[in-house]
Amino acid sequence: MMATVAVTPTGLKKVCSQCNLFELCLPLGIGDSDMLRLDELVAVQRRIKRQQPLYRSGDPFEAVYAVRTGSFKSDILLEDGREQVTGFHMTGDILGLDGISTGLHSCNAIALEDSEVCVISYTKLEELARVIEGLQHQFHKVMSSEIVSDRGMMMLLGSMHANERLAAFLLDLSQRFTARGFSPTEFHLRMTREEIGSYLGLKLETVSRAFSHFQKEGLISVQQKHIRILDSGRLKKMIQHQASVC
Amino acid sequence: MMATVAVTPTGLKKVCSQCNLFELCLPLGIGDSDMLRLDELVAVQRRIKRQQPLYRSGDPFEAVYAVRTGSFKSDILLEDGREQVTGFHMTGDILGLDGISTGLHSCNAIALEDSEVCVISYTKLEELARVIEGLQHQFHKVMSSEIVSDRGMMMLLGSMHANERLAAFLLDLSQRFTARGFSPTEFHLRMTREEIGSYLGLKLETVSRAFSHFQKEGLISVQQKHIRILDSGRLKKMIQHQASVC
DNA sequence: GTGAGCGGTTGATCCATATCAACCTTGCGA
DNA sequence: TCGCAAGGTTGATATGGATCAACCGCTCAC
Repeated sequence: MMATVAVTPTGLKKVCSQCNLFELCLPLGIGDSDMLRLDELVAVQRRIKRQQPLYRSGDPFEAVYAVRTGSFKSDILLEDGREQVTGFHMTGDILGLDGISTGLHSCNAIALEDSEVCVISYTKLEELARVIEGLQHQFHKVMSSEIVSDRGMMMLLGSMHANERLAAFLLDLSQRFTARGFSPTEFHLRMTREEIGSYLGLKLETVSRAFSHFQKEGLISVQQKHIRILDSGRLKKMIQHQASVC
Repeated sequence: MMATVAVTPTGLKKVCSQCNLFELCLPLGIGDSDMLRLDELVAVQRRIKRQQPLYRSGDPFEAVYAVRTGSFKSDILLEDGREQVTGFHMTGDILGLDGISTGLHSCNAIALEDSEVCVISYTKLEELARVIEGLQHQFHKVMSSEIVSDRGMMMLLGSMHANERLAAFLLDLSQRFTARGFSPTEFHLRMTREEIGSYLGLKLETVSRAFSHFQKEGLISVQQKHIRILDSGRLKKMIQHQASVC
């Protein structure tokens, strides 16, 4: 039944129908019969070395990307050399949606570690979305989720204090790791304090102090990039008086 | 040729094919032959009184809305009574895209003045997007633009100072008024200082001081909600050392 | 094994914006 | 017409996080 899809020499080829990211990625909600057509859509995969760009701001937009392994950050470089990190992306996340609006990518996507992505031709995706209702809807959901989470970020940046921002960040990571079958309480950060700071609208020293503070309070234990969440209840309470983001 | 579309007793009925927002809204890039099918999609219009909600956080998502006249803010209410404004919307803007992801709206949309919207059934929109390629693409562009502008907001909130934020806000308004055929240099604000502050991650006093400061510097003239931009060049320069958002 | 460099922590000080407070202006209803 | 409430401005003070600076501890190349 899957014999039509060849495994490439690189061994990279992993089609949607046998991909373990199934329930996080675009194929969600697509029937078996349509799945084979998806496999055709996601024909190419790419490996990106740590610190290398998947795409850069200004690059022509041709495809969106699904993270298969590894992780990425999105950022915007400022003229004066500073950067604003606008997101961190892990397996199953879809990258590049910003490019649809102008036909050019509007940010950089940089690998935080050696990573692999599925390249999804945007032209083919639109074609297929016109035929497979489930794909169309799932694609819309992915874009909409991005809008919702960006709104959440605006709230964080617009109205939360440093400690609250870090608490929200850690809980968000925890939740995303959980969704991917990893431990909710113990994980490795792939990004530096400076990148976290940029993302949260804080300086790296402030991020570091917030980590130390949480550790002193017994909320988490920190060893370099290794984080263990000890009291998620209190972390949640820190941001509870905030958002009733339904 | 348009005789099939009746004008309702309320006189509200304005179909896409004769709507002057044509080049800002969903119909952009859709051929004449398909336009009549769009008219059918946008069958209902709604009037919303000033301060009234178009939808609320938690409401089931059934439609997206195109602003025909008036303006709206999107906000998230916090448990402690504070609000975070996540956007201002004017004619031609599409509201409600946040609801696709969960099937529930995740923010409130409140009219800033008496307004009218076109109600666009989401089910019908998806159906039609599968048939009309141009509609599909334009819809994707609208969502993608939202993502891009939210990213811009994250940069503003994460890395700009109060004066820079207000400059960016005024220039953004100016640009949007221009796109709608109004003066780029003279306009009325529909929102209060507090709403601007919430949107920009500042307190209302800080917004007020920034306005006064700009006026003293001869950058703008302010009289209550009436704004005149006197030196857009210097306003732009204020945020230039920032963003090279392609 | 050792030194250099990057990432991280911590302390001291500074500054932009929040906070608190007084007052002004405008519009509207009694 | 008056008075009141909501929105806006301005001043004085407080404070959270930025900035500047020193130092620590991995990691990696030689």
